[in-house]
Amino acid sequence: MPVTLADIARELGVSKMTISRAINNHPLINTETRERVLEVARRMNYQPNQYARALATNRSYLIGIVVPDLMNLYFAEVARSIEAVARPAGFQLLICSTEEDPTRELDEVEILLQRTDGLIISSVLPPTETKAYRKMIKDGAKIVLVDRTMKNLRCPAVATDNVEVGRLATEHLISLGHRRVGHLRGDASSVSTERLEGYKQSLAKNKLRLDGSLVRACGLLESEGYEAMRLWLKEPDVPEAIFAVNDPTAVGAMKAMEEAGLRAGRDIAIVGAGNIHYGDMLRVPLTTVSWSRGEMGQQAAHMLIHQIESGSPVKSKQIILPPELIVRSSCGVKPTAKIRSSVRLEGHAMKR
Amino acid sequence: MPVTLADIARELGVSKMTISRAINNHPLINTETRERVLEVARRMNYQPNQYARALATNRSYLIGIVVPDLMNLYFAEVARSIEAVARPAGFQLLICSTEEDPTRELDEVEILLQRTDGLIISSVLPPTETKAYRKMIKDGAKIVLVDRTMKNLRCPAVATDNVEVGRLATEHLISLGHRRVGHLRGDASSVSTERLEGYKQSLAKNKLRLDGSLVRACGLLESEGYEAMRLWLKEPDVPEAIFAVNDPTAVGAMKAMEEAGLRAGRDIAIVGAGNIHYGDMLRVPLTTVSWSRGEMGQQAAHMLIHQIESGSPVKSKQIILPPELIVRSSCGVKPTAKIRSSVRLEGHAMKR
DNA sequence: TTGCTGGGAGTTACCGGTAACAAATAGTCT
DNA sequence: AGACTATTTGTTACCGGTAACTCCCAGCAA
Repeated sequence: MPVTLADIARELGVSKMTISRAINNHPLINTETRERVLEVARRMNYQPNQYARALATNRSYLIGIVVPDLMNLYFAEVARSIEAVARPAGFQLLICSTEEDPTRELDEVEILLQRTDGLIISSVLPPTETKAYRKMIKDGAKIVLVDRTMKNLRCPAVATDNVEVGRLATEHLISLGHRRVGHLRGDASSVSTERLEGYKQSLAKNKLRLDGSLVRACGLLESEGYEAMRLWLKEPDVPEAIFAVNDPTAVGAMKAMEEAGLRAGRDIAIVGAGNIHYGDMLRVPLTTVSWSRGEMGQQAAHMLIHQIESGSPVKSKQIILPPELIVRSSCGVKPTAKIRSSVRLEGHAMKR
Repeated sequence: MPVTLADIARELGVSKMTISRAINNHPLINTETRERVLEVARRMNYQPNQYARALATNRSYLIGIVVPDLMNLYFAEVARSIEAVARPAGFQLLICSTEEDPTRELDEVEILLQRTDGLIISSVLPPTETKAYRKMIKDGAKIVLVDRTMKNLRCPAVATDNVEVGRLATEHLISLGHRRVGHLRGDASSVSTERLEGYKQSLAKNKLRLDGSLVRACGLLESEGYEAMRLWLKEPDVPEAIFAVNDPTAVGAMKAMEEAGLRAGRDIAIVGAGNIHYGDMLRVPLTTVSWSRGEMGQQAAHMLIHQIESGSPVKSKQIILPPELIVRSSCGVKPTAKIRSSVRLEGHAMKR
């Protein structure tokens, strides 16, 4: 039914190859012939068959994106910035959400590798589980990790310094005078692990004892932060300040607080990470640690496209974006707090 | 490099066809042979080449999704619910964001049709611009419209009753005693047009004059709502209540109000539409009109998949989801307000 | 024994492009 | 004129699957 190269060739009385050359702007073709072909192609509304092209060239011009959660605006923003780079380069995006499920991630990746030129993955695997990816990369898979990286995996990656994220958040809470600083520590992913590490470092540096009861595991989803906090609030000795592993869990935790009649920033200080959109518009504007999601997506896209276009140089460049603290009011900031260099004060925190 | 059917065939000393049959669970194959083939395939880590399969069968098991804005959680939720249906059915998602740009939409759709089995589109075209889609559908394209439909286009669709959305929002504001009820009316899309119609109907029904200065056009993005409101606030005679065409613009407008030292729900009442995630966690919880995004995505996915699997029955079924008002506090609701049937009271609006 | 039946495997052609090489044509050089 | 070159077009084979058809052979009835 659809028009093929052969149809146009017949119409013009030339060979398929001539048409193919014209369509692809091949240098070895008469300019005049090309014009004529393109004219007819347009008239017949020719659309190249992407399957056939991909089969012949082994290039699909598709980039696969694997994110943990589409409903997390953080990843929506990363995806959008990838698209901003990929589109002009002629690539389209195949997006998958793993819902923070490692098994699902591996399944999806396996399938996506078959139909894309390369993948940008924000992995939810534990950072030590590199076996599967190691094998894929050895077999020629083009992969770039974003946001969540894996130690010991020779693979290009863009992320932030998550230990520093943990330190910035925790030290800010400590600097505000809190002594019982707790942590909603997420899961076993690299991100969670590193932020936890930063949290520990800060406690140590300030001679605060790391009390097991101060740390609670939860997932990385808002609902999980909510649930963890809801349970925590039923116990005695809830910490006076909390560093939540990311913004969605922080939001969830704040919801739980509200339901318990508590107010973030007044009764319990809380700091998130990721600087999601809407964070500054929340009931209690969320103090958070931020780095550029746009930069993240763009860099990842550039690295992947470069890798695709240039064969496979396997330069495993790792880009680390610097995090900065954004002080709003969920941390209950006092105007007298000492503000360090990587801190930005915003909106409501200014009120005195 | 990757393993092909031929490789396995050679290994086993049989023909490609036998392998193909085994892989696809073809009925005309000896069960024992199949076992043997599958065993070897697994051992060799065979992954079928999707391009080749798609070329031969003209089926890609890809569904294209075209949404106006990935950063709008509304669409993220629709996309997620589409995925929830499509995945188990063996389909993957190719997602495109048009950034509310009609030209871009047509470009993308053209390309996506070439590499997918069907499209789910939330169109940003003016509702009368049906020519392009009409042609594609005639040529066999399988398309389902979601959220934003087009009049006079024989095509399955899922949407809400947007005239009713406009009425619910506007009448609520009127019922609260406001007389100068304004409208941020979005763009020329079907959604905006119909909500505007609902707004007009409500004014008429309540014997209120439709004053041109009460209606302001803006896009559908948060940034555009912000900008429109910012300018509006510089003029005299800003309305005392505003129905914003959707939640993002309402949020943008609230930002502009805050910057001007005004507070939504106290100085200016505002109602949005769409019930985005976070709407209830905002500084001023957003009163909005809601319908099920999950239902929307699921129904659309079902209709498209049915259409794909069954050839093309072209039943242009249109599903309309009922909207309901969700009262929070951005409308400045007074506890005495009469509440009608399709209204839900939430959280802060309950305080008295 | 012959002929028929049907399950199971093989053959061939094709899906719609592209790479690599061959061929034709025109123009140039000696 | 003959050989050579450059430019443009055509031929052939192949990418990795699948549909449709053919073929083979065991089992069984006549």
